[in-house]
Amino acid sequence: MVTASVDQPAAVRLSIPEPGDPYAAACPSRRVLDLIGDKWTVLVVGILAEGTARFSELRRRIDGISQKMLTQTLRMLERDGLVHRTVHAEVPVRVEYSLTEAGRTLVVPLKALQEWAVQHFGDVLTAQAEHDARSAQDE
Amino acid sequence: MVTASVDQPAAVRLSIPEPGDPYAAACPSRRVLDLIGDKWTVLVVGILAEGTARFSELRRRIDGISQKMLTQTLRMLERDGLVHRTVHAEVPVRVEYSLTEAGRTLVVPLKALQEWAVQHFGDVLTAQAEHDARSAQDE
DNA sequence: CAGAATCCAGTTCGATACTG
DNA sequence: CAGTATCGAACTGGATTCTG
Repeated sequence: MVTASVDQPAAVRLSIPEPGDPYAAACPSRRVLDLIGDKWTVLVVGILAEGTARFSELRRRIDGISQKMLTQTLRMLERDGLVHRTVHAEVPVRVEYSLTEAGRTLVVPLKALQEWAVQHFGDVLTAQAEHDARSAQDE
Repeated sequence: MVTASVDQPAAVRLSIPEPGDPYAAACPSRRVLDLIGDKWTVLVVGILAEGTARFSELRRRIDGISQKMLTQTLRMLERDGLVHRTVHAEVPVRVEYSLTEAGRTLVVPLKALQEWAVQHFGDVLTAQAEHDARSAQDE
């Protein structure tokens, strides 16, 4: 539902069909970009891809994330139906997070992206260095 | 260069090996996340995947992008060696952008992600609606 | 046309303090 | 332990104005 009426010419553009055109500002599919746009999301899903994890474990393993951001990220993922939250009524409380079925489907494309990153960030770094060197020289 | 050693132990967190661990705050591979983290980047690369485009064309086709952001995004992509910029000395000036070899390799994983988005953003939207309904009820 | 520069409102985010 | 709440500092990004 929602979306609709994006009857663009078949002309590919990353081969996206008609359903949700992210090039239209209004389209809700833009939200998906916000989703992966959050770097923490990617990292959290990455860890949960291994299996269930507790809040503190996530916090510990994701270097640099603040508790606020972790909470926020998890809440968002939960809202999006990608992560499941289980509270164990013990003392002290134990909360476990895991990917939902939908969440697991996200792992695949994220994996592809991460593989790209691993294979190419060296080149990117090199390009940056060269570019910066050139820029500095021009001054 | 760099990279190499992608012979990781099958399982492991989205399967990332040792080379660049994005879970370490210092690792430059985090920059790659910033890269895709920028939603404009994804959209720009998406269009350039079709072929060369002028500045104004990009601006026109990406609904909602400001000139500032488009410029900024293109400069970043250029710096990263993913986009090539060609200035045609005419009057008025004509500037064309296209993906570099490296840039084209990025299209593949981005495509995967976009496919996921198209297939699942409906579910995500539904999950959100249900979640929000529940939350509102609890009050 | 393609962009650089400036101003500034709005958002993000970390640090801190407190709770069930 | 796993959060919530709050408050500034920092950054983001749009609108506007000006240039080669």
